[in-house]
Amino acid sequence: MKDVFHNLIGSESIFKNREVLSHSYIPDILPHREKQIEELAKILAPALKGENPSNVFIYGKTGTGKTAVAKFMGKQLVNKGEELKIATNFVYINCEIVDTQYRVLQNISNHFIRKWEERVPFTGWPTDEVYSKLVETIDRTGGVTIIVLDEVDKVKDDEVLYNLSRINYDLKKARASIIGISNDLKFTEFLDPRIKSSLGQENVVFPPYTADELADILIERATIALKENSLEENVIPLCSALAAQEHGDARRALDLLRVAAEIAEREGEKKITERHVKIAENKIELDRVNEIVKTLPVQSKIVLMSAIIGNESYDDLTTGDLYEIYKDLCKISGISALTQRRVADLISELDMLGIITARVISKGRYGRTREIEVFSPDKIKETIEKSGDLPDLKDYKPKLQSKLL
DNA sequence: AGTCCACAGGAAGGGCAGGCGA
DNA sequence: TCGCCTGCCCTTCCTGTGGACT
Repeated sequence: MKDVFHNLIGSESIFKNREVLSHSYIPDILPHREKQIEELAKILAPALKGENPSNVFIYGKTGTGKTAVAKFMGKQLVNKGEELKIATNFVYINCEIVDTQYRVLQNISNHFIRKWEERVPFTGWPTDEVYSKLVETIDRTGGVTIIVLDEVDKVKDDEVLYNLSRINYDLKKARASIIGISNDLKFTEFLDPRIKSSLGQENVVFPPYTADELADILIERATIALKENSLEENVIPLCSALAAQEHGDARRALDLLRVAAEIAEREGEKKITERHVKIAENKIELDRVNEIVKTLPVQSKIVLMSAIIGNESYDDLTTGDLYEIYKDLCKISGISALTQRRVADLISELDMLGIITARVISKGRYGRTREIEVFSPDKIKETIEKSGDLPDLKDYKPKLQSKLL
């Protein structure tokens, strides 16, 4: 039998250390975040002297280095603690995954619980008991504890933020500081004023990176991640320019470089070129869209399919036209149709996800509506068809409704 | 200037599922 | 196990709206 892996393992890799370009990697140097690191250090330093540290609220858009800096600070603090022989702990919770009061408290508690002790179960304890256990374990550990709540706006119950932000009042010996991270700049506006004042004692803002700053970050990482001479001159400027267009998103810049490198490697080339970056850009966008489409509920898939079919049949697809097609598709699929009001909302949701554009336009006498257009319809169609949620629609042709046709 | 279209989109409330405490 | 609460999805009803047409 043919050795199918031969070519893939045999070819020389472009990577020295692939991990360095992944999201989870925390580098030793964080370029262009010196100011934020210094600010955070000033805020957290009192903890090492046995004083109550302030709670901090960090905000900035995705890929501005918030999480990386927070984790970096944790690492630094633990090192410093060891040096000064002060117990220091760092707990990181991603509130997108751990999003209820109980689970947040449970996760932090279990971080401190000793091997032979009973862990706080997934469910079953009264919430206040979990909180008491948490206070007890932090106090027993002593020293300084930094609790990072990443994506803190995803927490379903504000009460946990209130409790945690005031935990120093309940601690007898130990000290704790809460770092809340959010990319929703308006998050604090809607917070209970009690939480706002205790959680946001200090605010640190992470501005988006500029293209030049992104280039520095990429150079830093590429030096560790990739072999020498594996980059064509224009690759890093292109990656950083594309990511800067987005909103200075370092994560996107790293993704572009990583995927471009993977493509180049698969093609058996020794150098990453601009062409690889362009392919990477398309691939990332398509993967994102496919991922979203796959996880859409059936009704949204039918709406999306209606939009695609509508785009093929109408020059300017309006909400009304789409709804007619949608009703047909529901009938064919044997699914009960939603009202036009609800479908209008589903259209808005798809618009917000960036899969379609729905622009409000006025056709004067012929009313006000939205003009709907689908991005990369062929690929989306393929994804929906593969999902098997809808029957075969090859023979379906919409009855054209629009008065303006 | 007024009319009128085809919706947009807000408000209110029903139905249902899941979580939670007793 | 039961009742209550909450959040989500959805419907119904409604008012508002931009601009072509009269």
